[in-house]
Amino acid sequence: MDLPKPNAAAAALQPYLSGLTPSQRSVVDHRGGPLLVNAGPGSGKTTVVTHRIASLIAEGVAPWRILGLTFTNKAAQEMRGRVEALLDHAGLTADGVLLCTFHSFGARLMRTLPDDFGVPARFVILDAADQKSAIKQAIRAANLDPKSFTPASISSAISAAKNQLKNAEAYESEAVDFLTRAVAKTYHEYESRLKMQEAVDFDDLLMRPAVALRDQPELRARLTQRWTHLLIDEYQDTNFAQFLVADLLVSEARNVTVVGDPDQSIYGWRGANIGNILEFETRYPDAKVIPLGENFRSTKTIVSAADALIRNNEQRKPKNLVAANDTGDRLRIRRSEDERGEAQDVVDHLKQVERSGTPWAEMAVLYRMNALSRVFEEVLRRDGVPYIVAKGTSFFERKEVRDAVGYLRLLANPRDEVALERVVNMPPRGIGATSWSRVIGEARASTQSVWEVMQSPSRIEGVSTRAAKAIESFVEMVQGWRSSLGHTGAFEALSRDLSDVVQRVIDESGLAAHYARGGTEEDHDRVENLDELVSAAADFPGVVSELPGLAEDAEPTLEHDVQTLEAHLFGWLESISLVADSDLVDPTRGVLTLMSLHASKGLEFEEVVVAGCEESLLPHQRSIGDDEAIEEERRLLFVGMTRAKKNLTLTSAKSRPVRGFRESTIQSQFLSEIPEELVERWEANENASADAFLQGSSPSPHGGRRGPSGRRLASLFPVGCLVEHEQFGVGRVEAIMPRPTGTTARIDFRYDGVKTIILEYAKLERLE
DNA sequence: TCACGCTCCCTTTTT
DNA sequence: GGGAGCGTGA
Repeated sequence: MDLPKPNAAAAALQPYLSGLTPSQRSVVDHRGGPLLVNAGPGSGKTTVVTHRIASLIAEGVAPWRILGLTFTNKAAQEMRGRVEALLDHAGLTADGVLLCTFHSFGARLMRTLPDDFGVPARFVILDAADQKSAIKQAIRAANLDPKSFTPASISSAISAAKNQLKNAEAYESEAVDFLTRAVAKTYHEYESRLKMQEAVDFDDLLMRPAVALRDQPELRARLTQRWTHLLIDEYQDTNFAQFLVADLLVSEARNVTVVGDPDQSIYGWRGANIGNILEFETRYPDAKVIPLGENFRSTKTIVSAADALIRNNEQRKPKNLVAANDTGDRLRIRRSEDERGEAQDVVDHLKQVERSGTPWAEMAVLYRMNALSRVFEEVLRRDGVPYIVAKGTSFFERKEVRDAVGYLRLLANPRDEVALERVVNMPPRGIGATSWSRVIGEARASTQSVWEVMQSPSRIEGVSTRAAKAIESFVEMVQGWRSSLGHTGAFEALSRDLSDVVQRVIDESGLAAHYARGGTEEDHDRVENLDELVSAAADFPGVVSELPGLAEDAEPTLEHDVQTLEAHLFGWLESISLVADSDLVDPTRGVLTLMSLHASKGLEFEEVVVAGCEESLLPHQRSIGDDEAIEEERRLLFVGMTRAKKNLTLTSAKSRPVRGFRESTIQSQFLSEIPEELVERWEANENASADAFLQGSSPSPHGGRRGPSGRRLASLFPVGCLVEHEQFGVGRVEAIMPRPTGTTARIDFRYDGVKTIILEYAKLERLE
């Protein structure tokens, strides 16, 4: 079948392997049996994984037999790109290699074999907000006091149960006290709601595959034959369900490679089990273990500082971090007057760095809590610095976008009650709370779904003729949209059709008109966001949501770029619900990145600032007093510090508002764990403003220098016009998209191809 | 039925 | 500081 046969392709790969260190090389060359790669930060983890995959393929392993699992789409994409590039040099193709996130792997398995996994064929994935509202409904249905049972606490209890593969019945059988019994009751209600709505949550995407693989030998046999080589990234952050999926998938071929770093385990709070990586050798006694400790990313100073910090953790296997690079500059530890001063000092510093030649895309500001982005955003906007807040879902969390997506979900699956309830009277169309509760009541009393009940509204008791009419025309409208979903096409055409559908939904539902009527700045933004949603649909490249070749042990057909518009819509909705924060980091946009420390894992930047290094922020309040939690906080800072290639700044503010009141802060205990000879400290002087101290000038005036507005810019560069960019040369404007971060233009450059550029920042000139 | 305004409550990190 | 839920007036 897949007999390794040294051949010309393998030989062609040799030059690319010779650049590796002996340890890296041994990861690539290992054959047969489990392999654990203990990879410190910057040790070339992605390089060894991608070279290993390429090398397997060059040796004759069929690409479609290789499965690589990651935690973010970005990581998966990056790996795919690098594997393709490597194989290209050897005249081979990577087509068929499956590189995706754990969650999307689960979703695709279930999409392909819904019966085996016990889910409806057209299930939708609940996002965090939907899940919260489903939990709320369940709490109400379970007759619990919503004051003593918060959705957050119940939902994390259910999530923990699912991580342990306990369904509602199993959970209930173990529930002994008042609290766990209340959770059990809610769990039951929650599950029946999911079932009724043909929905699954994030945890189901991991739990169901694990359970099915465990309990169905026949299914397990099929899948273990399909994938003979498994590679897992960030293994330190896998939970029990993920461990089991991986463990069962490799139960036959046993070709599993896991890569991770226990010092970068930062998801314990959501069920990640650091024991998976620490006890890998116990689970697989024949495992080969290869440490990769040499750091090729950061300066010696940064590595020494991070090493000194992490040595304070007691629950840890000691290891030596060694830097291959130069010593570099000392870490800058800055203590500003308040949170505004901190943001201003950081921005002033970064502007200086930019002037001396580092592009914005190579800089990042990291923080423990997303709330910290606010003050940075204000200062950045005022100073005209291009930036992006890497919070994957933030665009899709806006009310108007959620409404529009609600309509789309409804048309993908009219049994999606969360979506239905959200949009049924948005914009207001005369189906108010009273009528709606009658509809719900009718559905609950019968065995019908809410959507079915809505088919004949006049039959519902207590619904006025007027409301019945409104319901009728609502149903008709949704049916009308649904009738256009049947046709098939190639991905490119489908994306065009999809954006037409989105446009139609926004127009015909009355959403666009509703906001256009408003006339305030906010309403205007909402209309722009709806426009952007249409562009996003058009930009969706399309995915094959079903995995080929699961049914039989044969080479799967891989040509699958034709499907129905409905499948395309499902694919898009799925991709929306599975975006990760770090997926938004895109160096080609040329902007500064703001993000949480958690989201920064796996990324790297020349210049990094970790802001808010204060007690009760980092470490966070909720971890103080809990030694294990403090160690996870320390690992979090370790992750942040090791993102930096050249320069690292750790900042804090002497005072910061907490719950509306300004409080004095204490510098993070972690800062005192960094050796003094590696740092250079500066503290704000009460008498001199930080700006004056750093710049020798007065602070820039508030609200000063603003360029032309986004709308004006858009009219200056109409679609189709020829423009010249100082770096990319001549190009033609393909699309103008208003975005929260600036007016974005897609431009097809004569020599550099299609680029996305923000008009506010790009020096663009119109030709002709 | 709907919009607006008031009050009260919470407050980490994410796929 | 902000969001959700509730009450009131149109």
